Amino acid sequence: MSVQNNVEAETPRLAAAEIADDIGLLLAKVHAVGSSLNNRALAAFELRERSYSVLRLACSGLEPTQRELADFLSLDPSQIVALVDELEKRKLVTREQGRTDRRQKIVLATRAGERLHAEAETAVRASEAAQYAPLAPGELATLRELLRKALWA
Amino acid sequence: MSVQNNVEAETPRLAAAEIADDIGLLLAKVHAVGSSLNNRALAAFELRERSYSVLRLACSGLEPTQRELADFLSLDPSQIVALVDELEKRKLVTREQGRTDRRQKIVLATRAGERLHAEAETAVRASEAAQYAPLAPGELATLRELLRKALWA
DNA sequence: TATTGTTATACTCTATAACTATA
DNA sequence: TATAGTTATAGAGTATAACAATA
Repeated sequence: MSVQNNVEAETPRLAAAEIADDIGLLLAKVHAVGSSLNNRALAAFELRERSYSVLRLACSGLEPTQRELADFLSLDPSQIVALVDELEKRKLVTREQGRTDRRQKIVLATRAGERLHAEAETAVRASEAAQYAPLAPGELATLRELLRKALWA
Repeated sequence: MSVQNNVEAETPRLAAAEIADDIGLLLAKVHAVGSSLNNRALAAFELRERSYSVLRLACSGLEPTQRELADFLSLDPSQIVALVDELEKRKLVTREQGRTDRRQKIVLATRAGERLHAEAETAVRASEAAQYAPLAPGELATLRELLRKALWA
């Protein structure tokens, strides 16, 4: 049994604790609930949050190198290798040699990858809409803005 | 090598992608960076984020049962067993039988647990202050409020 | 019958180190 | 010397299932 699948509806008794103000804990909880919902939504496409993110960037037109993927996704380069390996094996992405630096490998989506991404994106958006239903559209935009600022201010 | 220890200072090229608006990704990144910083700050006390959270609630005066800890921390009850086992072995908490229900076990901090918690809390607060330095105090309060609302609205 | 805590297991994610090929 | 990608491995976190004691 797992607790993550249960989007806590009522305020639990422990929310009274000082710890409930703890930004790290709040973040951990929101992230835990969100990850679980996203992974459930993505299971139908045999993707997980991380492989979905890589596929998403491979579809972006920005032609990311593996190093850029690692930096942007806060993952270790060695983890990117495994994720790209899997997507490549499934013919969803290809590795292309860097234009100027032959050490680099650019990760590009195939047509099949783009198709799968489009479907998965729809599912993820629905899942997120459900999770953030308590927030008004403006509040959700503010949340996004604050998170972005904390990362790249 | 890990990327999580690096609090990204400059906006990376990929932040231009549509994915940078993705609330799930932003949350994952902020949480990843924060977890890493917190775990580093807690290493001196031989605690990690999760054992710290359990200790924190054991110190709260709310006399949480293991079930309540599991629900509140979004962890599986079996994970709480392992965390409490470890803290109990280190004499930082004790298990006490529930007052009305003999199945329940209440997790309480010992004096040593309270002392360690106080020290660890100071370290965690400093670590969080560094991570959220880009946000004004009012913005940090708004962030907390929005996260709380998403969870318990 | 249902719930609390427990044990067990498989899988995913995180953290490091070392190697290779290029720069 | 330093960097991009790769391989390998150990430890922490996640997801499930099943069981005993109690409700």
